[in-house]
Amino acid sequence: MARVGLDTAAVVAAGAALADEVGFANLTMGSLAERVGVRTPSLYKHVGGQEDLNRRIAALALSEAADAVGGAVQGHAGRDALAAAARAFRTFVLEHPGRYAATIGVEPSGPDDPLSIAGLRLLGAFTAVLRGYRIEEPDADHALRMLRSLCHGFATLQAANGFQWGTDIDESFEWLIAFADRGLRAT
Amino acid sequence: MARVGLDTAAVVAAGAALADEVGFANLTMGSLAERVGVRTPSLYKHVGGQEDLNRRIAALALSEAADAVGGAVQGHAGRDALAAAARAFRTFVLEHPGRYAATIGVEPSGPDDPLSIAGLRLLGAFTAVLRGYRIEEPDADHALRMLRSLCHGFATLQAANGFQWGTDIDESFEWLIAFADRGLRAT
DNA sequence: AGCTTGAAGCTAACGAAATTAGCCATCTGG
DNA sequence: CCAGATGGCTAATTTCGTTAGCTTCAAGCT
Repeated sequence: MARVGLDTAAVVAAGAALADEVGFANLTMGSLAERVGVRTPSLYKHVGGQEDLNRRIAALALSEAADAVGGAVQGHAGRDALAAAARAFRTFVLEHPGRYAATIGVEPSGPDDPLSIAGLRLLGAFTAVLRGYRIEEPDADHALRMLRSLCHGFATLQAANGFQWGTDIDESFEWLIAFADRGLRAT
Repeated sequence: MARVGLDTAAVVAAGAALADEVGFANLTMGSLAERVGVRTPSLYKHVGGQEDLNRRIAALALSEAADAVGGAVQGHAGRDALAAAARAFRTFVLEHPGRYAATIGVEPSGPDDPLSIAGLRLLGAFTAVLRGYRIEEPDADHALRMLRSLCHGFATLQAANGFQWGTDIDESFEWLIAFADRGLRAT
């Protein structure tokens, strides 16, 4: 009964990695247990169950996304910041489709839920981008939601192969960044 | 063994309705069977299984969305058309969150898959909106993807309660429509 | 009318997955 | 060295999707 030395963070990290490999829908307690070298019921020592695991993976994903976007924005402003943030976000989603999928459809239970905190950090990173544009307060909220919708929509549609054949997708994304930049500068 | 007189369309329609009520993740073959007044295995006379059911619900949802958006655009052009299309799309997603969720993550098997056909009809409805703006060909594809990302992202984020705190969401959506309109006119 | 046939229902049974209960071994602190 | 907590295990339960194989109804043909 060799102790593996697991803890909650290790289980969640392995679950996120496995979700990226096999797809979030195919992440099962059994496959995760096998991955970490343990029998299925042992996972319940570290995680409350599948629902809890999903929430923790989602929180991890949002937190990592916030780091990626926040880091990319550092030292940039205006259009550069916007482009860096958008690219970092999309890259993150494309490289980690499984854990990002875990964030779709989870609702934070309250303001001190780690999920809420991670979500707010991600929003904060995008807010930093907007600071480079002159946007008065009533519009700032709307602009933030617009940015988030745009990035989330594009990334999830691409991750789901929602753009059929045809025109180059990277090119569309750069076009989209330019579009948003023009619009924000004109606001 | 009272014959219920089901057929494939009725099963799919009932599945879509049930998904809207209880959430796509909670749609089970058992609950659907109960809903239509039949034992679970009988569903397999009309539908290939859960995967097949999901694809059929997704195709239905895309087709209905295409009708809604296409109908809303009729007789409008330019900014009116854009606003009508965006509102119709969002209304559809908010009123039918379950069946719309079925469309996320399904991939058409080929060009004659009903899923592809319904998806193209929806794209066509948005293309009609863009026809009201002067957009040269290389940009039209990008603009279409931008529009789809924006609508999809906003609607799914709202359906998942992804917008925490604060400002009125309808107001944000109207702001977003105005933003897209300005940007498209300037393209 | 009676027979045939196919579609649409059913029960029974199986397999996969999540979860719970309860047991045992291993570390850690006194 | 022992005591308790911790982390692993096996066994059993439940729920769900799915398949197999039987039965009954409706419709068409002779």
